Amino acid sequence: MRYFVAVAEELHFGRAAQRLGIAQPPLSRAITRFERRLGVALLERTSRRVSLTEAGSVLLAEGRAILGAMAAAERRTRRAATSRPSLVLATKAGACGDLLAELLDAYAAEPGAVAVDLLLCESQPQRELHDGQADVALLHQPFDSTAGLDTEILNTEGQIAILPSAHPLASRSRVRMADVDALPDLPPARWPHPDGGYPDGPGPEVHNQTQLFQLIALGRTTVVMPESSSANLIDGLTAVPVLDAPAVTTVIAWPPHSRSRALADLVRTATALAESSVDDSGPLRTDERGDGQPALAKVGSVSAE
Amino acid sequence: MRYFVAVAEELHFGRAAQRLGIAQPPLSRAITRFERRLGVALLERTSRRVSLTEAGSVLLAEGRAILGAMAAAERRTRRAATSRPSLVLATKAGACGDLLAELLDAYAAEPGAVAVDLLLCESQPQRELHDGQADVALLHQPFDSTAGLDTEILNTEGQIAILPSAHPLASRSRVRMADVDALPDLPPARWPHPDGGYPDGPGPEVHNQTQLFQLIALGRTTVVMPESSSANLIDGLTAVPVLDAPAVTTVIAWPPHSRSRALADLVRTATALAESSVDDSGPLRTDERGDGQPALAKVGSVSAE
DNA sequence: GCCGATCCATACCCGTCGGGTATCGCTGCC
DNA sequence: GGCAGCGATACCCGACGGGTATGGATCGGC
Repeated sequence: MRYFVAVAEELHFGRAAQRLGIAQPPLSRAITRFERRLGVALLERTSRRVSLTEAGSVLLAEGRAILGAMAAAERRTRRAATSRPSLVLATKAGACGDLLAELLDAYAAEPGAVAVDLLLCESQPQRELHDGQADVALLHQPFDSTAGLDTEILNTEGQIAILPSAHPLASRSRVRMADVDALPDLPPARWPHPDGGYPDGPGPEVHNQTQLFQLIALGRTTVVMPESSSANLIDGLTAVPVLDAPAVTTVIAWPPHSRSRALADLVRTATALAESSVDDSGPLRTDERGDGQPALAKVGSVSAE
Repeated sequence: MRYFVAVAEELHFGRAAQRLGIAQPPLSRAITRFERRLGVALLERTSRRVSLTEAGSVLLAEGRAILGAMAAAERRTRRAATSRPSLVLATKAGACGDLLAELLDAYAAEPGAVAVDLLLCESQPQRELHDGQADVALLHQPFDSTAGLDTEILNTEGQIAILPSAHPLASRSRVRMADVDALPDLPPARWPHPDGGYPDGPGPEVHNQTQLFQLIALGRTTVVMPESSSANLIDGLTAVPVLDAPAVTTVIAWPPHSRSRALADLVRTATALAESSVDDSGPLRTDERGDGQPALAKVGSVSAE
């Protein structure tokens, strides 16, 4: 399977073999045997060109997921065996500072809490979740994909534009997406794709928040981001609410097969925290939750596997 | 990996070997090699008893998922290769009749629509999704687990109690959960667990809707279920709205790695249909759904173990 | 239009792994 | 203490995974 994914990605037996650290002929045979065992043609090969069949491209998508799951399983198993009990929480560096601090404090106060290690990624924290480097993550929809993960919503917030303080728009009390998009002097920054490449465009290439803020302060770009990320603005930057930007939802996410008690506690703590802050700000009453919870729990356990 | 999961589930090398169709000694060696390659002890074995280590139970959960994913990958690949392009849609038999009919009609009218085969399961349609028998499913939260699936919400409905027409409660215009729970003469029916066992309790054992309705008509049990499932009530049954039962959300769900054009079209059709019928039927706005639904999903999935 | 480069497939050889049977060693239980 | 049950070990065999050498087809360049 590893072999097939390598060939399907490279579309070249020689390069795939090199990537796998084996010679080309064994790879060729392995793929042939694999196809014969499945009874399905996965690759169309001429002596000059390799391409995927319909079935092959289906299997490529599935195979990538399987390989990721296997790597994840191995990492998690090894961690469960060697280290002290702990949870690894992944999130984007610089995002949701307050929420994270509150969550860690509240969870540490729980009975039976285990150590929580932080994994502050530059981007794509969900990737760490999929490949087993992390047990749980804070993600921001719609930016991060929650495909294949279990999630609980923690909160929803608006977005703000970060502008150089000297910029005309910075004095406005609020702006619209159209205002920000229509700034030829401040083209949007370009973040790397998961594969490491950058999209085309006039803006500067950035890969972390420090770079970004410095470039904004220098009048080279601007960005629209969740409110909470502006907690620690450096001098020379001004945040202006963007009225019609899509709302950003912070969710706590974990892989669907987790059965760990510690993870369940952390998730429960996080959702309780989120609900209590809703209580502060709105009319949700406790007894409504009290009515709803048992009924739901009952129904839930009927569907429990 | 298959071997390890078998042993971990049986906690007995002999039975596991039998289940796998091999002899016991090769299995023993395979597990030993597997542990050595991982560098992790997965099983504690005395000559009389086998038990899982912490790492072993982590790997069991992950391994089950991986094996399921592999079986699914194989099925989907084979289907992509041999049959005409088609989609398999799984749902519970008897549920969401109207919605399903509308969806099939609307999708069939799309340009580029492929054949949609139906898989009407007795329960657990999400299982067919995980193991590759189906490409897409209609699920009902919080009954069905959407763990590891991508979903879009289609609609939300209340629940009704199905009662024998002769029962005193059947003449009420509405009831509460407490009314239904407090009926010693109509104990709730017991559905089989995924493993085939039944929970304890006084109610009759059932495994499909026909049985259930007949037992209700005979005055042996009752059930609380989504409104739309009552479209085709047999004689002798009466449906009464249950005011405080948790709302049931119908979602369309698919495995997160699908990249098929046909599936994307079907999902788009379904969500478009859902939004247009929401517009028709009242003031429920999209952002309210976004706020309200997750609370239900949350409690349901936390209680699912 | 032919030659050479490229690239996948085949042929052949070797070591390890997965399968089997026979048997040993340990542990409860009667 | 004997016996039954169960996992581990010993030993053997065929198949698979790895390597090198080479063939056959196709595309590009002169």
